Amino acid sequence: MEISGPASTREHPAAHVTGALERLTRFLVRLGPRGDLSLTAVGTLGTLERSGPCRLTELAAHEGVTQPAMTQLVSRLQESGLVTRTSDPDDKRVVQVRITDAGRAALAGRRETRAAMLAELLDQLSEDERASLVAAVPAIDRLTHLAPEDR
Amino acid sequence: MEISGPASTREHPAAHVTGALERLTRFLVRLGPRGDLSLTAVGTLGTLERSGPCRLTELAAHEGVTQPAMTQLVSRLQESGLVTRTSDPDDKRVVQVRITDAGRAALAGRRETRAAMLAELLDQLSEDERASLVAAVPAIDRLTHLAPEDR
DNA sequence: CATGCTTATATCACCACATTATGTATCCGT
DNA sequence: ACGGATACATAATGTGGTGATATAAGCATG
Repeated sequence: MEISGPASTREHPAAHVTGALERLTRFLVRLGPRGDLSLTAVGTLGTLERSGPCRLTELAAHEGVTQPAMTQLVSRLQESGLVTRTSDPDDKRVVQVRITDAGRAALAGRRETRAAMLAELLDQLSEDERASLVAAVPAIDRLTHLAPEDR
Repeated sequence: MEISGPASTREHPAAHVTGALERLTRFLVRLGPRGDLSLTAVGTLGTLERSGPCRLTELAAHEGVTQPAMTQLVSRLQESGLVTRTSDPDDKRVVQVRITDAGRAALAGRRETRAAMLAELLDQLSEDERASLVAAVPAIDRLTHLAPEDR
């Protein structure tokens, strides 16, 4: 039994963490206000808010869905008034998608709702447990920014 | 500004943790082997493995989906040979759903796959980051077992 | 012990969101 | 100016969800 493989440092943690993250995922997905925006919609709006207007194809790649899926999503978001489609004057093929004030508001509202729900749950944890979650946030952020193109 | 409300201890952590968990959720959902079992299917199989045979309605409530959705899911799982439907002799209305060996195997296989994928990503983190995730596992487990009936 | 409410599941019609394959318009290099 | 590449839209399809409603079994009661 080797002390440390070149890549996988002891597999116990991975299995352990994986199980927890699986359960967490299902838990968080089910937590949401049911009739609301899809996960991809939230991600897309977030990207638009963070990085400004963006072409449709870039958005699709960034959110990890196909271009047609993004076309449909943007259409729905546009109908709901959360984004606008404006065609680029320089290249009339491209569509610039831009978040609207209503979109920002929807995003903020959702965040507030979810934060409130989570806060309520976090309150039921011990001080130590909360602290351990807060301490894990940087690692979680690193994790979510890893491997953006290996898929 | 009160030092501690009766319920919500400082809201900074909640907002902070919420954002991270939102991103994590999208990340993990998109990580999965695409053509595989749905999130609800995995949850259901997991519940059956953990708690033994269960009525359909209980399963639906436990997984947070409607009864028709669970009826459909169980039908699909049954067709795939991952569960069995047996009608309760005491109350002929109820259906007992039971996981099969194939179901357990599917679950184990999936876990292995995901653990491997995650292990690969965890390897890209620093030792400290990994440690912080491992340390957060108990809190995550507590969290996911909270509020099972408040919805 | 028949009538009627409740409970457990199934079925139906529909919708949201994704995929692949393909169409259409625009740009660009030779 | 033509031909291929690029950006987006459209079409056909699949999966997994919802609410409304049907069916059938249990249960309570007059």
